[in-house]
Amino acid sequence: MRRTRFDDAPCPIARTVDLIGDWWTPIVLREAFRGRRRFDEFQQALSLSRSVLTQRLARLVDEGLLVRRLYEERPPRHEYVLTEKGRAFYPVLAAMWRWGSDWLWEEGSEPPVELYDRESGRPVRPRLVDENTGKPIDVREVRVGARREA
Amino acid sequence: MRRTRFDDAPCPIARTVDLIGDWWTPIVLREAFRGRRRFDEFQQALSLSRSVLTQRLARLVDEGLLVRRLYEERPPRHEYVLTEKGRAFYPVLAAMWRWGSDWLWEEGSEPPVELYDRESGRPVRPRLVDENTGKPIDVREVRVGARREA
DNA sequence: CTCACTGAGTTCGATCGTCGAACCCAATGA
DNA sequence: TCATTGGGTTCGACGATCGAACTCAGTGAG
Repeated sequence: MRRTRFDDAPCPIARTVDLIGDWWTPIVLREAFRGRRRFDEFQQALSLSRSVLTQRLARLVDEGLLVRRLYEERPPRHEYVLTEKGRAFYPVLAAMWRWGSDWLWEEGSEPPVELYDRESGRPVRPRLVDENTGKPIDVREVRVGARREA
Repeated sequence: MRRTRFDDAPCPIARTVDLIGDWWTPIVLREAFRGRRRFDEFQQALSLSRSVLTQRLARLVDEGLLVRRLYEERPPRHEYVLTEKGRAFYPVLAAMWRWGSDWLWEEGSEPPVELYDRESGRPVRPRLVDENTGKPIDVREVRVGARREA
């Protein structure tokens, strides 16, 4: 049986999951944010099979998160660079980073990978707030719905 | 070949992806945040196969995002309820929601599912900021590293 | 007492996705 | 001429996902 698709679901979460809901795609994106661009850079950094990497990059290019760009004529060499849409995805990874580092580490085994402000060098702790009010988003204070009811 | 596991990777993103990096787990969590608790509630809402739902719920219970609780003695009935760890996952879904609604919708076809503040009824737009400074997180201003270098 | 029904799963076989290894090809450099 | 490198594609084995069918305990109707 084929995988159930969510790409036309009415829910933005479902559509997003359809796109990145596998084990490699988010990691490939993470590497893109780290500045990797070339096929072999990705492949060596992640040690995933070439066929899977090819598929993931193609999907990301297809969906407009990456562009495949010729950066050398002879011999022809390509690189995969984040688009605006791709860069906009960063908060999702940052939210995962935050949750993972808060909840998936045993005491005493600090996560070796952290985020720092490039300028100040100080650690950055991503947190989700409401853009309008600036207040942190608490599950119990948010309602999901098709439209405002009252 | 077995799927490559990331659950002991040094990167919080990788570990998080190992846990929720499939198509159903994030959607099951979304439904949990919507207040679903019983097996059949999930199954009917998502129309996924029972076997997959069983596996997903078991994994989420295993990892401590949900608890399986007896809420009725005779006949014995169970429900799956979010734990603190599970509730803490909300920002990841909210970030996906935001990105999906910003980037995966054509003009003119508004996402029918939105987020509202329970009290004010006003729409909520999740945004990621640095907890320390309150500044929005921009990719180019954040560096990933094992430890601070200077 | 029997039958149908419900909640909560497990089992089954088919199909799809993932994996590493091997192969391919063009351009370059020794 | 031959090996190497970048950037893939092809292949076959195996693991994951699917819907459908089955299970089992309790319950309520007749």
